Amino acid sequence: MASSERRAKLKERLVEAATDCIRANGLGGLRARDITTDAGCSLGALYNVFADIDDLVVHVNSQTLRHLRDVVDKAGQGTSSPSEQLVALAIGYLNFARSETAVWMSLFEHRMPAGVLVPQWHLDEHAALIEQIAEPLAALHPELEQAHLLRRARTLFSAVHGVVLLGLGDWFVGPGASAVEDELRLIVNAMISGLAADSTMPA
Amino acid sequence: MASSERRAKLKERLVEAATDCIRANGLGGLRARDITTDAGCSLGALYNVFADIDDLVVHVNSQTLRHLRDVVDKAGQGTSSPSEQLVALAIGYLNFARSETAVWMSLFEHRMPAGVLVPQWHLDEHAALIEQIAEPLAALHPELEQAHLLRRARTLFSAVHGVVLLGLGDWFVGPGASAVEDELRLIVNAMISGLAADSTMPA
DNA sequence: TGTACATCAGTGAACGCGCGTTCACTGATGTAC
DNA sequence: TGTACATCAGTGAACGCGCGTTCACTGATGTAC
Repeated sequence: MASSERRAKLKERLVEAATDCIRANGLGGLRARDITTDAGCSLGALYNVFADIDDLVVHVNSQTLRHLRDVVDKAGQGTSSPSEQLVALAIGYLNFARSETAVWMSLFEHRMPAGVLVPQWHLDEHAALIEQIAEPLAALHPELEQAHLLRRARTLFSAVHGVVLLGLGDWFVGPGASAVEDELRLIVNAMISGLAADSTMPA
Repeated sequence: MASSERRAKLKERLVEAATDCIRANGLGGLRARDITTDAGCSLGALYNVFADIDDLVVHVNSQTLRHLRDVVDKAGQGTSSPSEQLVALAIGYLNFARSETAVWMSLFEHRMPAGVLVPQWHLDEHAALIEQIAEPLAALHPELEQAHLLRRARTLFSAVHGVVLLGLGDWFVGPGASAVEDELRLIVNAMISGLAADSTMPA
């Protein structure tokens, strides 16, 4: 096996192992030793392939984001209208968050060490998720110009994210997760009708 | 000065110092030594008053939550309709998050060590925030029964929280914080009209 | 008021552990002849 | 094909540091007589 090929395989194994560790103990419980044990390589090998743990986590999050886009995309297929599709995307997002909670939270919990920037290619992956939402939104509201459209897509995503985040967490007593789907339907539908409004619309 | 009084003063100073430390370095950068230096007492004194750092953080978060409720409450005063009031509460929430970002994030970032529960009195303080939102919501939709009302208030809060959270963070490229107010007005107004709907309303 | 004693808040050096990262070394693989 | 050598991925013990928590001690304050 060529050396670069071995290296690529190891990289993949490390990302997979790190994902498993986050799944098991959360991002805060991620340890270099656990990862390399899981991946079946030595501790030092990690540093032949990644600059440090944060570099590895960015790669994990990148894969998670690809996975998330897939799941959300699939959830939106087979719907018969853009508004149904938007609801389906939100439910798909919820399901992903439910089934991969720790890995999903890592997307939002991880911070680069002070002074180090998140690489641009990873930021672009965030943007790609928003564009997935912007598409059906554009079908519903063709009158929106691109900048407005993206802002609205971000807002819609943010609101859905908030409901999923606090719906799964332990912040609230009471009904909890059981009714989250209904709440999502509600806000997505409410926002679809409200989204075309001028942003300075009065109360 | 009576001993219990001194103790209470020290407790207060420690909470204040811990708040300042979180303000400066975030919850993740909180160190026992920094806190006690800031509070002007010895390292050991912290453990005479609090069980451990997590106990102290719960008290910091509790104070933050009281402060937050005050700010949000004030923001809602002087409005002339419940829907205006709800928008004002959301903007108040945004302003609090903006001016006290690190301390505000600590409310959501902090996790108890495995197996230790958040004390009930602190969970009740979460609930009090939701009730603040439920009040104008009830005025708008008196037909909602209590359980539904609280659920809707939670959903509204969650959505607003999501927009504020991702609007302030570095997740999105693009316009960022500048337009967050407008986005908040939009979703609050959209949700007010949608909230009375039956939760199983189809797309 | 003065003295002896008890209490206990407050101290901070030291403990202990966890963990990211390094680096001198090993041994498998590839190359030259 | 066989031999000597070079390369470099891979190793894991050791380093170094940070930091929460403890605990034997100190000294200020309060109490009894």
